[in-house]
Amino acid sequence: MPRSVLRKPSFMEVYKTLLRYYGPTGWWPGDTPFEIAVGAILTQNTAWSNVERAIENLKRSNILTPFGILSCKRDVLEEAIRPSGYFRQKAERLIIFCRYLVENYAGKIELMSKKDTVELRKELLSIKGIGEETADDILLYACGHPIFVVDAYTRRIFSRHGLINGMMKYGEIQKIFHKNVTEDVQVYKEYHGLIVWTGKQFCRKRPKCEGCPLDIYPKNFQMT
DNA sequence: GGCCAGGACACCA
DNA sequence: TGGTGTCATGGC
Repeated sequence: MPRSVLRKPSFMEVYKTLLRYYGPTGWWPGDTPFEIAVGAILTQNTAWSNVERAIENLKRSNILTPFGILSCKRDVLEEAIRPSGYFRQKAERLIIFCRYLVENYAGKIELMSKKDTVELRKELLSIKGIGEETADDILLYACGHPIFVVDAYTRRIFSRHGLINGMMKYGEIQKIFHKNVTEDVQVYKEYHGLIVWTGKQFCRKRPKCEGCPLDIYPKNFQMT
């Protein structure tokens, strides 16, 4: 473990420190781009462990495809995703997303991915139930577009170290990352994965930061 | 038994 | 434009 430094680190230094500590996370898990998109919707305000159960249920019921979700009965879908919480809302959101995918891209995320990044993001945000974070999860991890995902952990971790203001809007924070992190899909994926792992381990709402690999950097306690 | 988790949206001032 | 209530399950 390197000795602590007294100045603020750069965004790439933080990335390298986390990568050294955890190694590659390989985030986001999923056998197909569609599974990743479904996970992005199901994980809204929900622990990933609960999402895993829901995805397993969808696989077991053989409905983890756009057509599977659209053709199964509503209560079958709701029952399958129940473990991920907000199951009525999320069933609705999955159906709306699948309908969009089928009507516009023959149910193929690969076709959707070909669209221009800015255009596609605007399109995703127009879908009910898909906000900025979910849209960016889909863009980066399912479609392979260079978009940095900002989540609650990103706010907590980077405001704690004074690199951003936690009160900033989503787009403002994202712009800072785009300006300061190498524009590379693999780097964006890995960086966000590392943030999630750090957040889960050290940065819950009641922070137990002891042992966090970022402890070597100064903290802005007012922002935590 | 209470708190919290990788959000998004409707409604209101 | 910003603040607040709502949606729900599972782990600790």
